[in-house]
Amino acid sequence: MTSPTQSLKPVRVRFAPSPTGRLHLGGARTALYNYLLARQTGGQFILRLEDTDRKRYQPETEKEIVDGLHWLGIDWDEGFDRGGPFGPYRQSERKDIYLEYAHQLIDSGHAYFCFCSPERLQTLRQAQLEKKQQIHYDGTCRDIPLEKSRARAAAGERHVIRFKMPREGSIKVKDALREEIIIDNRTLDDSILVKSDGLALYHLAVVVDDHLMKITHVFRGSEWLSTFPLHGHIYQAFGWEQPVWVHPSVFLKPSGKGKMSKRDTAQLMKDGQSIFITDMADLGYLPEAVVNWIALMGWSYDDQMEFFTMNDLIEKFSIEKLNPSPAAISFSKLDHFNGLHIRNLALDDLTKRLKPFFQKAGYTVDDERLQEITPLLQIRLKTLDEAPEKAGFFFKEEVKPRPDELIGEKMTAVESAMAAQRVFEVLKELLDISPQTIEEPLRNLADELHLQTGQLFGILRVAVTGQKVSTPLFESMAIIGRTNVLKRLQQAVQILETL
RNA sequence: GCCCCCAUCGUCUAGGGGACUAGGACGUGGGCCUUUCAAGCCCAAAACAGGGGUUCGAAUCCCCUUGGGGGCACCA
Repeated sequence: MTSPTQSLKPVRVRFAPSPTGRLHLGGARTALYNYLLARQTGGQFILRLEDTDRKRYQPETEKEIVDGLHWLGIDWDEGFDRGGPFGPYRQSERKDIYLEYAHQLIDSGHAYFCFCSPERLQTLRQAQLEKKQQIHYDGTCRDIPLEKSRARAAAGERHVIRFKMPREGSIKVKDALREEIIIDNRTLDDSILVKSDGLALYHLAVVVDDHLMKITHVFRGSEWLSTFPLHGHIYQAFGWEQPVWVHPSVFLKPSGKGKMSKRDTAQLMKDGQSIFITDMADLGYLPEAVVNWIALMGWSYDDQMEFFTMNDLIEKFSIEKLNPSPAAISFSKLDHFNGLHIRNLALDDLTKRLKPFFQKAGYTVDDERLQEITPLLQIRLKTLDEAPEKAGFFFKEEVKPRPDELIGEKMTAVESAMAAQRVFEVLKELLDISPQTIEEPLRNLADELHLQTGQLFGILRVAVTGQKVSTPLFESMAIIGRTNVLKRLQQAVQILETL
């Protein structure tokens, strides 16, 4: 048996997206893992907005994040949209807090004012690149006496605040999924902590916020692994205790070659897929399936169980079973999970979720009829949006079968017309059309006509549903109703006779 | 170029020295069931990247190579 997470003490975790792009699979998974751990341990889940980059800020993505998470079934206890005891939860509103801590770092000799211009830095980088050196700040302002630099800053000289990275030694950081990472300090840079606009950069903001908000576990993508040692240094400089760090690996594109680029994403959407959470509903995916799917990309329970509801996940999730290697996205697996969860839905629930798809396809939906159709559809759907093409004929006044499809297997048009006519006569005698009442007479008819059941039922299927592939024939006929079935049969005979 | 991470079937993974002729799932092929399509059930093909160690014994531990991924901004 796999035991649930080690720390059964209530955790405080956060999902901290930046409002610069849409909520995608990777972000959703990070949010999910946070949420699962919080709910499992009875802790708190916080939604914080990392919006310190005012240039790339896209206001509309804030709503997308909230909507996407809600759609997945994830909720939170404190957040930028609802406040809480550790607010504000929007980093752009915490400017002064970061500044205060940045100055604390300057006072303790762990940071310094830097007056170098972006242009000079750019030139420097270029030169280092050409000489194939490490790209680092050259330390020009590092040793300006503090009184002097403080005076310059106070006088209004444009400046940033940099971390004063030790020039020797090394640092050890520990991620829950990996071995200890030991980094030589010389490979680390004097990173900027506060920009010249006075707003903190991620590195400072994240450390200060996580500490102030009493975060116990930090889940973030593995793209943060390279700046992880810097964060370790900042914690050390403050003398703060570090949270448990968890860096799940990035998602790779379906081919497994690199992570999704803008171009890949656009291509995917042309192919009717998406990595964006708020697109998934329209594509006919169930939030339950998406959750199940992303949970299993980088995490597993044991060597058998793969079907998980949110409650299952809350109960069984554990950090120890997280896998550090990158995973390629597989949409065929998503389809599979979606089918599984569709079949797991109660009928009236599925009916409710199906309705908008029929409406979007232009059908006027009769609720009662839809309720009858749902059971026939349930085992046949991979995605909800397939429903109209599979069962739209139920809502049509008339169907338009293709003449060539109306002809039975290995039969002529004349033979088919005759067979259809005979079916019509048989059914006309029946007052009630239900699977129980029509199956036997029709099988007998097939015998009498020396036809395979498949031949006869094939003609009938196309005549009645207008398509070669459909929901089960007898059940479908019962739903369509006697009058309409007879009418469509007559139409089929007419079509066949003109051939 | 420099730094870091990772490495089991095509894909997601189980595995943490002997229970491995390496298990499951998706996908693929075949079969059963069958009024079509599904669903369900059964079967099959399919992997420990390579090379060195350590050990009585290595998919599991160590090293190297290779491959893949991430990062090197007054972005996050």
